[in-house]
Amino acid sequence: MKLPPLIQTFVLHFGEMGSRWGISRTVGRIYALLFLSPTPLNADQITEKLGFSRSNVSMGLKELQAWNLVRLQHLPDDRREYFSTPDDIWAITRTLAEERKKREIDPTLTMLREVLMQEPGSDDERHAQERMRAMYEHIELLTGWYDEVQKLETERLVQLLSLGARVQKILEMKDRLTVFPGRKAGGTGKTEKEG
Amino acid sequence: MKLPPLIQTFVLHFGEMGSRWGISRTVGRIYALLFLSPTPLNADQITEKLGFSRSNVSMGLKELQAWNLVRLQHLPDDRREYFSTPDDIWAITRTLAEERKKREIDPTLTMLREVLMQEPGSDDERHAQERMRAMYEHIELLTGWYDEVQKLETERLVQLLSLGARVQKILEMKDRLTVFPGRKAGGTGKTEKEG
DNA sequence: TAAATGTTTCAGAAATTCCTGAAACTGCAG
DNA sequence: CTGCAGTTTCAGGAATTTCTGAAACATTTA
Repeated sequence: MKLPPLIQTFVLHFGEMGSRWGISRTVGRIYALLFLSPTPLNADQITEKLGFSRSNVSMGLKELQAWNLVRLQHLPDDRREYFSTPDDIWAITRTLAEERKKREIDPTLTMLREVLMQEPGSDDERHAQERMRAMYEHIELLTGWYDEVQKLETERLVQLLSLGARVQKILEMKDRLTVFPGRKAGGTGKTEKEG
Repeated sequence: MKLPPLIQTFVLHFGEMGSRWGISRTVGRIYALLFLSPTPLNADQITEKLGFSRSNVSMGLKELQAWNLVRLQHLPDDRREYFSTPDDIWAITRTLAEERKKREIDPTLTMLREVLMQEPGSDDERHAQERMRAMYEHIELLTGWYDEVQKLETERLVQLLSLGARVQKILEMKDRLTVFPGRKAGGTGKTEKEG
């Protein structure tokens, strides 16, 4: 593996972090290489640059495709497949979030739904179910919000993120002013200040 | 391992998912068991219920402590250590987010800072650095927002999440009304409508 | 001090995951 | 059809991670 030092550092780091991100070392390195590459690369070029076996690269690319993290394209007069990552880093983040949710959260929601249907057979089970229900509702709240945010245009999303702590001010404002006609102010009913 | 079926399903699931969440099967199961347990448990009780070796349980508990995911307490007239998970599921989420950020993101930010300091030695490296800078700034924006949100009281956070899609309306409103005195409306300068 | 009780460490076994090379497969051109 | 360029599969070896049992360590009680 001979790469310019700057690029090598990045590629190796992605390889090492891979395991913490739910991908293998190979896949991490391939992704990193593609992310930095100014042009799309084919499997042989990746093999050459990273020094993995050809089949390993093939499998890695397959996995990256399953994650929707790489784009496959063909160049004119060349039968080989070329891979690249999207330029738009927001698109990448959205994909990543979506796929991680699919792998790390959805299965748990499914399991919880099933378990919550069953009849508890003891006090311990009854208590366990209460805990599970709390977890289920909590995750639903989080993912529901996530779904909404995922729908926002990137520009709005940047705006939201740039807002940072000022979010709180806006929330307070909403509390007091009851901004939206057609929707009850309702909320928790607590109108007294607390902070 | 003999547990009531409901509880067993949950515990096994957490064990299986563990690998996707960056913990081991043992650690996942221990956590799940503690999460559902109505009372704190000591290491021997966990060993007994899960059928792991005593030392494995000990290591698992150590790791959960490193993650700040369990609370250690002593019962009167009992020298053994008892473990439990916090009742407040929001506190759990905050801890989890904090620890995952520490493990999955911070090291990458550090690496990027270092690599961005270096002088590119070729056009490829120059291009790579541009990509890395984009990534760095993107992550900074996300984590900056995260830091702010992490500071919010739980009640505000719930409010924010319950807002869902209506976030967009608030953002639009802010755009038009220039709500905050003492802060320039500024922003992108784009005042024309686009959507 | 010794005994009792509880916790941690750690070398190696067991299990899992990752990676390779060889072979099989695919589609195309002559 | 045959030959070729490219891709995929897969059995098994390599590397890594997880788990165990035994021993070491720590703290309290007598």
